[in-house]
Amino acid sequence: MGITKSEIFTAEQNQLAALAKTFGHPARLAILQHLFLIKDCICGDLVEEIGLAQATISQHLTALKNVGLIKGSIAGTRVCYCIDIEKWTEMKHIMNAFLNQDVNSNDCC
Amino acid sequence: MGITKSEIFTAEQNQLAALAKTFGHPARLAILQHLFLIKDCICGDLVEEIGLAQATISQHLTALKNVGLIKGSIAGTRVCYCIDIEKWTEMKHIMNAFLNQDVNSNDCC
DNA sequence: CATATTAATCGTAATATTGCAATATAACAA
DNA sequence: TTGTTATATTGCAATATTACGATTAATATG
Repeated sequence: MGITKSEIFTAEQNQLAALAKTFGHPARLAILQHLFLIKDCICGDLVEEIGLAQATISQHLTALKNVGLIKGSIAGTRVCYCIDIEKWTEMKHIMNAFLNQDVNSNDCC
Repeated sequence: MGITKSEIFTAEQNQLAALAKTFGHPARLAILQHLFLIKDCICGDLVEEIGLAQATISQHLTALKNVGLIKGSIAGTRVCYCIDIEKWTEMKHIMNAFLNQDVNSNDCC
């Protein structure tokens, strides 16, 4: 069907899945990495930086905005995006809680 | 198109995206969490544990196997799955390198 | 004003994902 | 062998995602 049965999972599982899904595309990783690299906001130079069409980049930016990891502000004809550090930190806590659940687990197969 | 232009991204970006994508479905998170919780391998009880059809669970297990996070061994009529701790640790390093790239970044928008 | 620039949105095509019923396969039990 | 159980695979339908050209809306600049 292509539709996830979210209702049978916990809110935490759905939230983590949504975050992970956002990281599940190399273009979005590239956007985030570029934002961290320049330590500033991007105002437009993303399309040439990453080799995708403007409409596609815009879509990926929307996906990142939807989970709250980036925020934007209008600067004339351009729109500037930057990481929302607060949300990024919050996301890290969620991810780490999941990644560090492996204490004392068995490798039994 | 639905097809990701992997060739324009680095191997690292594609690898991380593939891992994150695997975490991008609550059923797969639930499977992993269950595996950690029981600290053993699962031999069949997953279908009732998670509320999805057997064929669907099997598909999700295959996805987890494909990125190497779980491994299975045949035990009679059943197949036992457990976390591949070595691969899990490897994955954690990759994820952490990405998550911790935020040192000294600016919140400028 | 007219025209350029920038980014979002729309429409569309191609492909991927999710989910399940049905079927296949494999191992055991009687 | 026959039947039972457990898991994988196949085939299919519904929906999601990715990508891009075209268009639109907003702001600059001449």
